Parts: sequence; structure tokens; C-alpha cells
Amino acid sequence: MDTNILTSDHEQLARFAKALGHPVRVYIIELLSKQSCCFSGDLAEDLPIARSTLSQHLKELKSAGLIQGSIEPPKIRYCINGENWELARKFFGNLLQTTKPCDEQCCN
Amino acid sequence: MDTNILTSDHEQLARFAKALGHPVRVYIIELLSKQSCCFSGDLAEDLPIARSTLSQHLKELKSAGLIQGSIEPPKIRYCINGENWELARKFFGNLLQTTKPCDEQCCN
DNA sequence: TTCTTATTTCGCAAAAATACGAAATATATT
DNA sequence: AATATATTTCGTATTTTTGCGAAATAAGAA
Repeated sequence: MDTNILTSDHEQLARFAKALGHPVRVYIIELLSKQSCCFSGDLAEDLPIARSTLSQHLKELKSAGLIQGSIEPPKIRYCINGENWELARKFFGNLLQTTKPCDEQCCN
Repeated sequence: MDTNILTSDHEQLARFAKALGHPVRVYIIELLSKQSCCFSGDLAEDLPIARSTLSQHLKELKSAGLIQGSIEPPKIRYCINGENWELARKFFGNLLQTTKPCDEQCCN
């Protein structure tokens, strides 16, 4: 039957993508991945959202496995989760690299 | 002030990511990008969802700009939207390539 | 014109995401 | 022990997403 058309890979990729599906979270990830290694809630000062809301976004990124945090009282330092980042990179890379553009015949 | 911390690029990337944030849509995009160029609702036969639901997913991918459809009565043929695909590729590429892994000091 | 096929839109319900402020937590400092 | 700081959890409201079946649409074939 059509049991396993949707693989766990599709689900994993969707999970990563979903986590990136909000501008604030894109911003956070961008910052963590390029600016420096780790970070904390100085984010709150930059972003036009309540701290509790930011916290939820961080939680989502964490539960998607894209970031991780370590306690450095009284702060919490966040950084990219290297392992899953590598995975995400691979998944997105695979998906995005294989492009067979539409021949003009087809979709105008 | 903090007016423009979130740029339209963040929003665009989030829009693309959000569109990919569901296993069914990942499957569709994967199929359209690698298998052949164009496609139609034979998807409905493969996927364990109602046709109306599939239609909604296609609509979302379309409104995110990732795919486009052309009418070939009585069918509709879908394919990747090359232009936006290129854009998405660039955006995701930028985000994913720049990885400065956490030094061990930081997050354990 | 009526029928068939492929697909979408509509109306609805259930679940999840987004956002906030207030209260809770945890840990250093006084 | 009391206070201050950084952050999260809780309770709540609003909006969006997901999913379905039934009805609507569009176009070719009989």
C-alpha cells in the first residue's frame, strides 16, 4: 500500500524547516551560526518581542535540535547544535541541489 | 531603535522554510525537483491524504512561490518555480554554509 | 447537452502556533 | 536570609494550520 511514502527523512527535514519557519527564529539561527559561536538572551534587547515569547522560540529551536543551551548563571548561553546542524545541512543540501528546471514545453 | 532587525530576507527565508515545514510538502518538492520536471495530482494516489488536503498543500507551496502549475485539461501540471527556487537555494545556502562550530569551552 | 474526469473551493472542526504579562525558578550577591 | 538578575513556565487569547467530505468548477468526450 502507500504506507511508507513519507519517510522519516521527510519528517526530519520538515521538522528542521518548520523550526526555521518564523523570521525571529531565522534571525536567531543566522546570528548563532555566523556572528560568533554562542549567545544568550541579549537577543531580547535586539528583538521587538516579549522575553517570554523569545523564550518560546528558543525552546522550539531547541526541541527541533538546532540549538542547545548551557547554563552560566545567571545567564543561559545558546549555540548551534553542531551534530544536527550538519544533518540539516545535508538534508537541505540534497533537496536544493537537485534541480531539473522545467523545460519550456511544460510549465510556462 | 530595533525597527529593522528583522529584514525582508529573514521573512522571505522564513516563508520558504515554513512552506517546507510539512512532510507532505517536503515529499512533493523532492519529487518535483528530482524525479522529473513536471507533475500533476498522481500525487493523490501516492499520498495517504484526501485530495482536498493535497490541494491545500499545493496551494501553500504555490503561494510561497516554490511551485507553479499549468492547466492541461483536465489535469494540472505542477513544477518547481525556477526563479524562486534559485532564490531559496541561495538563502538556505547562505544560512547553512556559515557554521562556526561551538568551541568546547562554551556549550558542552 | 449530458456525462466523466481532475481538481479546487467551501464549511467545518480540531489541533497547533504565536504572543503577552504575571508568576515561578535558579543562582549569585549583599 | 533577603535581594537582584536572567530566564522560563503558566494561563490565556487570538490566529493559523491541518484535515476531511461535500459541493462547485472547468473542460473534453459521448
